[in-house]
Order: sequence, then C-alpha cells, then structure tokens
Amino acid sequence: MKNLTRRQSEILTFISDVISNEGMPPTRKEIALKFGFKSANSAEEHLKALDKKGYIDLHGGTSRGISINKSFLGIPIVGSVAAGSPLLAVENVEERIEFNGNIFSDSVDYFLRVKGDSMNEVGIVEGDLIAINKRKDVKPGDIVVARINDDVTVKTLFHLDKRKVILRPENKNYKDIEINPSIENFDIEGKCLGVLRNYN
Amino acid sequence: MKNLTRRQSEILTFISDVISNEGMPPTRKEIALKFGFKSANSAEEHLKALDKKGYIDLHGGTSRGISINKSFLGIPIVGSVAAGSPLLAVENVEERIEFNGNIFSDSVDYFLRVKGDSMNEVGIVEGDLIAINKRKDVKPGDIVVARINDDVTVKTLFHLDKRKVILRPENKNYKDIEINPSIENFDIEGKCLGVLRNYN
DNA sequence: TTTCATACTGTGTATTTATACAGTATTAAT
DNA sequence: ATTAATACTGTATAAATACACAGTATGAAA
Repeated sequence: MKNLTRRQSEILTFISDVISNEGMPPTRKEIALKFGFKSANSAEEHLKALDKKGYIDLHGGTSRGISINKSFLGIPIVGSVAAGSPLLAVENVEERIEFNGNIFSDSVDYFLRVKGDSMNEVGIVEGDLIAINKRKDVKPGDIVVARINDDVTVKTLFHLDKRKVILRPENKNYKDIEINPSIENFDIEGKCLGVLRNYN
Repeated sequence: MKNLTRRQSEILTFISDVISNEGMPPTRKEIALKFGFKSANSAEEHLKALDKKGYIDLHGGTSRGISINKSFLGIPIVGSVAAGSPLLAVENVEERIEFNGNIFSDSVDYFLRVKGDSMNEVGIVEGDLIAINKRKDVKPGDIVVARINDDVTVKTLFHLDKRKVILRPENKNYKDIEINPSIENFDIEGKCLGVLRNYN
C-alpha cells in the first residue's frame, strides 16, 4: 500500500475522528475549515489522493460520502512475535479488529494473543487477546508486557527498581522471573488493560 | 422516556442500521425510499417526532445531520438478576457499553457480569463480563446461561435431552448440576460468545 | 366534540454539498 | 531537465439535501 504524505495522513486522521465524534463523515468544506484551506477544492484533492491510494472510498454524488477502508482501521492483533522484532512490525500483526467504544480504562494500542498457561490463575488463558496500552509507567500489581533479551512475555509486575525487576507468573507451576536491567536487556512494552476472549 | 410508535421504532432502527452499514446517517430521501414514502417530508416528520421524544438529535442545516441519543445505544450489562425477573428487565441493567465491531462470532444481546468462581478453570472469573446471544439452540460443550427455578447461572452444558440436563461447573470444588426439565423449571437463556474483562 | 398526534402526499425553495476547471508554487521522481 | 505529484487559491455550477407550507385521513386523548 502506498505511503501517505504528512498532510494526507492528517486528513485521514481527521476524517476518522469526525466519524467517531460526530457520527458522520465531514464535508469538503468542514475539512477545509479545520485545516484553514480557503478553498474546499483542497479538501477535494486530498480526498481524491486518499481514494486513489486506497485508504478511503468516495461515494460519488453523495453528501459526506466518505468511508474509510476498513483494513486500515481497527486495532492490530499481534500474534507470535518474531524474536527481536518490534511488536507492531507488520509481520507480527495477524489481523485487525474493528473496535470502538469505551470498554477499557485507557486507549488500546494493540491486542496481544496469549500463548501458554503462565497466567491461568488470574483467568488469562491460551488464545486470549489482551488489550495493551503502550505506556511505560507501570507499577507493581499491574499485568505488563515486557521484553527480556528479545523475548516478549506477559506477567504480573511484582517489583521494579533500577537494579532489580521481578515478574510473577500467575501459575504455581512457574517461578518468579528476576532480572537485573543493568545487565540484561529489559524493557516494558505496555500495560495490560483487559482481556477479550471469543468462543466459537 | 416516551414510547415510540411502531413506525417511529422502525425508522430509528433503520437509521441505526444505516450508520453501522454505510458509516453515515441516511438523508430524508433515503429514508423515504426505504419505506416507500412518496414524499421526503414523511421522513422529515418522523425525524422530528424522534427528536422531540429524545431518541435522536437533529443538526439543523446539516446534510445527514442525525445522531442517535447514546443512552439508547450500546449493549446492556446485566448485573445481579433479581430472582424470577426477566434478565433484561430495567432493574437488572447496571449500565450500557458502547460496543460495535465484529469481535464476537455472533451478535451480542447483552453482557452478564459474572459472580462466583464456578467457572475459574476456563478463565471466567468474578467480575468478568460475558457476552451473551439469546439463542436457545445450544449444544453440549457450549457455555450457557440457564435459568433453574428462577435462579440464573452460567455453566458448561454437558448433556441435554427432554428428561435430563447436566450443567457442569468448571471448577473441581463444584459438582455437576443435574436437572429434570419436566419437573423443575428450566430454561436456556442464551449462549456465551466470549469474555470481556477490564482491569483498572 | 374538538383537539392533538400520527402518518402520509405534493410542491417549492434556500442551502448545502460535491466536484469540475483554471491557476500558482513546491517538492519528489525519472 | 522534465515530468508528475503535492498542496494549495479562486470561481463556478449542477445536484443533493433540509425543511417549510398546504393538504388528506385516521385514531386517540381531553
């Protein structure tokens, strides 16, 4: 898919925002107003560019006839994470789900598909999607996504300071993970906001 | 809140459907077309009635300027169910959540807040919201919402025929529940489609 | 009985809106 | 060096749209 220019990206974001806030797509005039364009035709041309690149669909002859191509919408689901790759790298995104609403306490940056049973005792089981916010300011008690030497893991944060980090699996068959962040490569990738599970 | 007439209700439903399918509210003409009105003014008058009754907001001078009042949108969350009352009775609905998207395999009629630990071993814990579809055609293996003599419970359906129903808790501290539907008052309220959990 | 809400048709029109065409200037690609 | 895409202004207009006013008919409420 073709890349967007900065301006095009801003406009796509604006359209998406208007749809979620106002419940309908903006008119050319409203776009022009927002960006200070003196001619609605500027908006028209940006829309054509976005349409041509496949990011939106324009419905000719229809007022507010703009729909956003769904494959760019929605929250990515991160499946298996290739060692050392950024979590949100395209190769890790297995699909996207349309998802809006105020279900979780903060905005969801991505969903991570759970592997293994290390969190079974708090009701997080294999295959579950956990909602992640990319914040780094986590505190003990939070369930976190952490990266230890290129491996990504989900655990409860038990202790965190400059010398020592303790991650706790919620399953008595597993032992606590103790890390020295000054020696090992350690990073907090985000905080778990909640769980989504879909039975078939 | 004032009651809607059958026609008004149909129109409200149509508006809601158009918004979710087309991504924008319909015009008066589109409403008239759908219902076979020969004049767009019929749609106009229904919209005014819906606005007056508080179900929608009309944005004057704006094409497709219809927004649905959010307190009627969203999926109800059923909290504690008063014995013998219908699940979706107003007094059982603790709130509603805005929720759209194709997250679950079927449409969600309501969310039920889980009480107790009888389903712990399949990752359904106290406080979880489980997504329910009101179907009655459930099969063994499904997690179901059942009503036994005015009590509502969530269990795995293990066996179902005219003489005997077995509901299985997913926790070894609990025993199977065996019901004779010809003697006891038994009803399937719905099927569990998935789980939603929100950490704070 | 009279008023009011509902549920329409039919006509008309001011505004809103999409969208084409003609320009100008800047930057990226060939 | 030349072309094409980007990013705008400015003007114009056909079509889409909201919405008012004038009717007709029915049933429910006061």
